[in-house]
Amino acid sequence: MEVPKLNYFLAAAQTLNFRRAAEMCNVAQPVLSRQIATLETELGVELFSRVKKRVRLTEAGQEFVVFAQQAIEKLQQGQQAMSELKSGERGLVLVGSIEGYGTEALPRLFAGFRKHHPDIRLQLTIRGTDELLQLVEQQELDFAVVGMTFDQGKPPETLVVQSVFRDQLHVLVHPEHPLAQNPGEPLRLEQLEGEPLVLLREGFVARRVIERVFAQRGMVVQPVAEVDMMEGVLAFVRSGVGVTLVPPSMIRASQRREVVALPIADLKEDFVFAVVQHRFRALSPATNVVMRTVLNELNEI
Amino acid sequence: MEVPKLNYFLAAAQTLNFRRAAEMCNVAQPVLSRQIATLETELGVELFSRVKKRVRLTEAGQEFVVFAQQAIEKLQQGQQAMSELKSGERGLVLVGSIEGYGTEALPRLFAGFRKHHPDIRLQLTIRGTDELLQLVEQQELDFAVVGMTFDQGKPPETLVVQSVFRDQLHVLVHPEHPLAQNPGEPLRLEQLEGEPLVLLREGFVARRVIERVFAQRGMVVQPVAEVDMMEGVLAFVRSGVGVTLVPPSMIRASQRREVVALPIADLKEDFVFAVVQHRFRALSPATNVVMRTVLNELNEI
DNA sequence: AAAGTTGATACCTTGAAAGTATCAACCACC
DNA sequence: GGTGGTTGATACTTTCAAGGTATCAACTTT
Repeated sequence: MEVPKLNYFLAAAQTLNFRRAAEMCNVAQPVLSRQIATLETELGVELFSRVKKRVRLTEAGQEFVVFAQQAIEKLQQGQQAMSELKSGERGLVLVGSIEGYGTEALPRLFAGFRKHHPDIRLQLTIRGTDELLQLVEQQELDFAVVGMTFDQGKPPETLVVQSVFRDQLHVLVHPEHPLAQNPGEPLRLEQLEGEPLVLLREGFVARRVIERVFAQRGMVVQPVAEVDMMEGVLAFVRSGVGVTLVPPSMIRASQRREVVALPIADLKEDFVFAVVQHRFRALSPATNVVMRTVLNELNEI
Repeated sequence: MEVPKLNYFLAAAQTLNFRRAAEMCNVAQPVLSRQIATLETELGVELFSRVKKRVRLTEAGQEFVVFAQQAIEKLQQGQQAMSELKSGERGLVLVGSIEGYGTEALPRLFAGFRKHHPDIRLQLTIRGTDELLQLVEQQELDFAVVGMTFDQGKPPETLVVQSVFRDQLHVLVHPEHPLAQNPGEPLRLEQLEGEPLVLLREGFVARRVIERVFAQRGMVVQPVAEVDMMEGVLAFVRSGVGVTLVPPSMIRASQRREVVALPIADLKEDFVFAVVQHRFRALSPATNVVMRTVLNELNEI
């Protein structure tokens, strides 16, 4: 029960002429005769009635045509599916991301991306950086967008950092906040002394960056509110509870009008993104397409 | 894209262990490794990720499992179907029959037959003997039950008469007909002299038999009514228009009460059935089953 | 560190599939 | 009623891929 045999049989069933069927299959005629004969032996049934060199399908032959066609069709569909996966026009991509990027920039990016790649599906996992690194290492993710501080130790050998991007930390304040009255004019970090702070909780990379920036200036971080979702932090700022520090790329467009982002004049330290992947994981073509798009977009920040 | 390769792949996909998969397929392990590798080459896609000797299905592999399974399932269904046809438990049988037998005895027979062979289908063609012989010769029928007279020429070389059965012609009369008043007592053919006759039309074998029987006795056949269906002839008899001659096996059970069948004492000549088939046509197992049943039943007449 | 896995590779053997040459039967056409 | 021309089947040879054995390198477990 080999696939070529089935094709020979189908060709013969279609033409009812072994010679033409043979050249249709690009083989010599005796090949067809013999292969069909062995197929008949395997099935224990005559597929053709050859009376006086006149070939006709038997009842068994008529029935078997259907099964053979369906089987071969399934295989062709399989090949087609593989070819789509191979070309990268279709596929499932497992992406991880920290919150800001994953909840704002990435969905926007993907919306445009779908127009050119309608059959690429995305499975997005939004976690903290540490957990993302674990997931990439366990190969549960194809790649992840994580936050990084340069002081943290080298990543494990199995991980490879694809590329690194920086985004300036900005101060976010309520539109009627005194600091918002000179919009566009950079402020110095010391001006935040005494301002009520709303920050992400300990454990987030963004928080670590802020802690470090403050520590370098001998300032103490004592937030009046801590949340474990960017969305929650912004809600506090919108309500006028306090101010926060954040890379603006992580803010939703509509929120840009509800809060004011002020650049910081004396800030050398950046918030750092990185795209990480597993060193030994073979990335699918679809994954490559997505990753390249993500890298391109990050470069434009 | 050979079927064995697909089976190797499925075994490996199931066990995720090439060694166990190999022994499941009764081949050496290197065979599996290589065959799966070539399958991957053919598809242009990695089906398994072999990281640190740990085998896992890739996305492509997961997708292809489905297609491979369905393809193989279709082939197995095909084999199953062929095996049913081969064993004779299923199949379509093309039977021809002359009217009486085909409209009465054969349906009755088939009703009982279906209990033991529920998957054998019957395609019944009811025609006159001459047309049936043609159809069998053209191999449009697997076999046919025909009427025969011994005087007609030998059948063509391509036809073979399976078996021959005789049935006594009886006289059929209305229950209140004078001849019906001595039921069971055989009458002589001469008593029909002057009786109005209702017969099948010229061209039917039954008619030929009757013509000959009458001619041998110097009697003239001058029917008051001629029909080309047995059913019509009987209707005339039921209405008291006249009498007819017929083999009783051809009468429907309910009609046995509406008309009276009288044996004929001095009748040497019989009505003769024959089962004919094509000499070179390979009969399907299902056909054999049906034909054997028909022959058995005819023997019991 | 040692023993036992695992999948991959190298090399050889074998068998089935493909090719060539030819045949016998059939059909159609003078 | 021969006579090409066609059909599918058969005999024989060639070839190539599937299968087997031996072995390896990498990893896991004890």
